Amino acid sequence: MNFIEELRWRGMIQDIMPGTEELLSKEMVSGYVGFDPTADSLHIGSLVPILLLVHLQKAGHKPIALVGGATGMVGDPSGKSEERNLLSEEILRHNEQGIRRQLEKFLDFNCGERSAEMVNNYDWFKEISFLNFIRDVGKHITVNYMTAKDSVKKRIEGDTGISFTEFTYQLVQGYDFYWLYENKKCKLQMGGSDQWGNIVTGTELIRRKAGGEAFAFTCPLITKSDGSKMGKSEKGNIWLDLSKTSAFEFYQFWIKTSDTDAEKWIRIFTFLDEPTINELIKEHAKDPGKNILQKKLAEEVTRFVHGEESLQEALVTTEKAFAQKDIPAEDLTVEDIKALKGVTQLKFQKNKLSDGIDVISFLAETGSFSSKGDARKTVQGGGVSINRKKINDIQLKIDSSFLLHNTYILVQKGKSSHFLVEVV
RNA sequence: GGGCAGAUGGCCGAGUGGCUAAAGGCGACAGACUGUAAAUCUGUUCUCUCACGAGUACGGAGGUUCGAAUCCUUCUCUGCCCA
Repeated sequence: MNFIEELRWRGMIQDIMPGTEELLSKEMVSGYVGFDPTADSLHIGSLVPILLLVHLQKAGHKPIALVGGATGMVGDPSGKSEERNLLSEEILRHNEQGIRRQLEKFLDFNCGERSAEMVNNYDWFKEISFLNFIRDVGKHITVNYMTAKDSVKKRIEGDTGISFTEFTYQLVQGYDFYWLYENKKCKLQMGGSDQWGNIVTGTELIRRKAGGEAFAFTCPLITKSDGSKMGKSEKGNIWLDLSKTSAFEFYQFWIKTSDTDAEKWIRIFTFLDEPTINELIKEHAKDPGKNILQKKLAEEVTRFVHGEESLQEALVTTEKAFAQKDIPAEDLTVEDIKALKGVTQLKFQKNKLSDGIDVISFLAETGSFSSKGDARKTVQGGGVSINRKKINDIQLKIDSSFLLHNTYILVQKGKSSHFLVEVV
């Protein structure tokens, strides 16, 4: 099965330029995806572009990861209703390093001519003068063409407007493609479907300026079936960096996937082949309560991103926190509690417990809740458990008798938000 | 430079002197039901307070008023039009 066919059955192709498939079957192709350096770690949202590159490399082509240092300074108007904040060069460089480290885990940067490569468009843009840019690049694209783009049109018609800076964005990104075409023989760009407009500007530029032919395809933006944005948990973004999102939390994110999403996502986010996935879907349908799909999905993605060891750790924690949730907290061994790696760990001062402290203050001061009011309301609503017992008395005093093994107190907010408070 | 419109809670958006901690929606959190889903229903969603209540808060700063998100002055920012 070729690269495009592979992605097609996985549901990862939205738009594709005619001729792309022929090109890929004819020769080894360098293809690139852009990453936004807005943070020093990638998050789940970047997983799809990463996977595109991985699939590309697997299919015998050469993946190029472009970090948008320059474009990050400009800001992409696509999908944004407002002007973005600009990032400083220092921050961009720092973020680039973080992203590079992560990509190295997924792509092979040392396998001969197919080696993955990473570039930062800041490196070529910093050399270009404004005058040269508008003369050599701007001349080839009409404003009419640029304003016809949906992302631009929306902003022009909207009531926040669009700055010249962001308006220029598609030219800047388009030039990336042109630069890679000229310097790296890159003939393919991939990206999310929101990038289609920017990508096409690139192929257009290559055609007009270099007389060359370049290709592209986009993958659908991943959304949840309820229409909400994907990749957020109650704690915010799900990052690919273990210090930002533990393996346990990462695993939990995938476990909580709904059935409809799971069927789509297991195709996109895992490398399992079609028969295996169809089999899993069939299995799952027999007894959805077993969450076969979600478990497999979570397992595969966690292993891919964080490795076998972290996966096992996440599985153990999950086991302790969920599968054994009926075991009274008092019966948990120290090992059991220590195995709760990855749940949010909090500290609390022991001397505050000597006279007892009311639950509300306790919850707020440990940091499990953002404010006392928040804690109180959740307790009143029946949403808090301490040591696996639901509490409904907001007057309750927490004292040393709550300590498990003289050190720990388990706090649960809702069903799946666990905190381990270490009292020292 | 001139004219006009606008700036409200995480977001969208109503509100044009007291009944406004501010409608409604989205998002988020919790509960019920379940499968650590989805859908649905319910509650919560500025801070402090068990509560009564208090304190902050409608772009910034002043002012008018017993009382201001609402009126005035001024500044900042945004959009539209003219130059």
